[in-house]
Amino acid sequence: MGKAKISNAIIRRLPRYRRYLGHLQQTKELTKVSSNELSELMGYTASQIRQDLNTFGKFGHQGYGYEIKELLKEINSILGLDREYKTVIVGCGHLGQAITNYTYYYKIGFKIIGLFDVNPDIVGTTINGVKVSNVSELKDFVKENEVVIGVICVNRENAQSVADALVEGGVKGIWNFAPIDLDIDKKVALESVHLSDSLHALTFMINNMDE
Amino acid sequence: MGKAKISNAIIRRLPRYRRYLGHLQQTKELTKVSSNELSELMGYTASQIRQDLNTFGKFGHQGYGYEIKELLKEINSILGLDREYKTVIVGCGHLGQAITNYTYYYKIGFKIIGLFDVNPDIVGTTINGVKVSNVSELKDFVKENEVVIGVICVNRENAQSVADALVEGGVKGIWNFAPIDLDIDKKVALESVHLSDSLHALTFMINNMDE
DNA sequence: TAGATTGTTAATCGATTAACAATC
DNA sequence: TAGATTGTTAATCGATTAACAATC
Repeated sequence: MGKAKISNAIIRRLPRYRRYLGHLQQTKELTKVSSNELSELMGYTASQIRQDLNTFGKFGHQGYGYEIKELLKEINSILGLDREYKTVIVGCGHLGQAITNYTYYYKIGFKIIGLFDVNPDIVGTTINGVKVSNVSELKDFVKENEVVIGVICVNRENAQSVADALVEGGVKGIWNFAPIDLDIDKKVALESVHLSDSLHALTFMINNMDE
Repeated sequence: MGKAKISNAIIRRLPRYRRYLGHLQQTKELTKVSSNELSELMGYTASQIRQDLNTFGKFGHQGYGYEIKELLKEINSILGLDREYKTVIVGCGHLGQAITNYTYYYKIGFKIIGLFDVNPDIVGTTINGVKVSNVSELKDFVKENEVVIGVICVNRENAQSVADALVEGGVKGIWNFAPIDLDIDKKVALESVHLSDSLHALTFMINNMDE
């Protein structure tokens, strides 16, 4: 018997809680926070914050609030950020390299163990100490090294075949940046960042402010 | 008297409708589509699709369906994609360059007229025919050239001050890639792409499939 | 203890889905 | 006309907010 399904809305708020708690801890050097204080800071109602957190457990202390360090640890655990993820990046253009650098910069648990491209000028070179291999080797590499996350930074036309190779290789999740809705085994987690959709939402908002 | 406020949920679905309609038109060479066909394709209910579209007007033909070309034109208009946006990109690292290339590749209406960075090695060079200027000139450039969109590709620490310069210069919208919730005049549209949040949602999903 | 703040139940609100009349 | 499919109203569902008892 599985737990009740967590709504997507909550999943999207969790990383944001994490971000604010981290900020409070580091910049403000606070050790405790109440749902009311978080509410003011983040723009959610205090009620929603308590509801969200209570979906996963009783992390607060009545009459006191939440111990930031403790709550952060719980959220990290909920998000699965207390483990390491072997990761490969497919497509080493600017976006692929941005992601590579990014995961280094904010490093927690994402270990890039392979880079892949089709461009013969790039294949064989080394980026941040990781060798760039040909995409033809992707599936076997994923299988042999038990890669958990595959990041797709190739163009729309090649995204689905890359996804297929990743899934066949056995990844548990795909982080997709190609502007296409991939069709993959639903046992594999899929998170797509549709930059064009995001940009078009922005233009909509620009043209519809204050109405 | 303004129109009824459009819910965020609908705004997020609009670009996706656009993507699928474009696909039907180009790849499948279809000219018409019904809400039922779109439903099967996109995974929304036919009812929701009709509700969504009717928020903006009566674009369909009873007993027939939707003329794809016509509907696409309407959606482009709703999203504000029937005009051009003078755009600047601040931060010319890999991410900034990826965005620059990206807007060239899928070009419709986003004209990059300025690039900005702080790194003296980059300032003065030219990327895709656009000169890279020092961030110190950002505000005046935005004002003089009536820039509409500012894209923030700098790190967390500098994002707020860049946003301030953009807003003071008079941009109408900000597309933010720094992992921080910017505090800006609410008359300016803000769309943030929080890559870390997206990645953390993925790890959550990886650890909670099928429960 | 009194005051504060959580955890949780109940009420409200908004978004999605179903149903069907309008009409091409 | 009959069949199909939209536009729109009504019903349902789920998420958010309010209220308050539990308790530190």
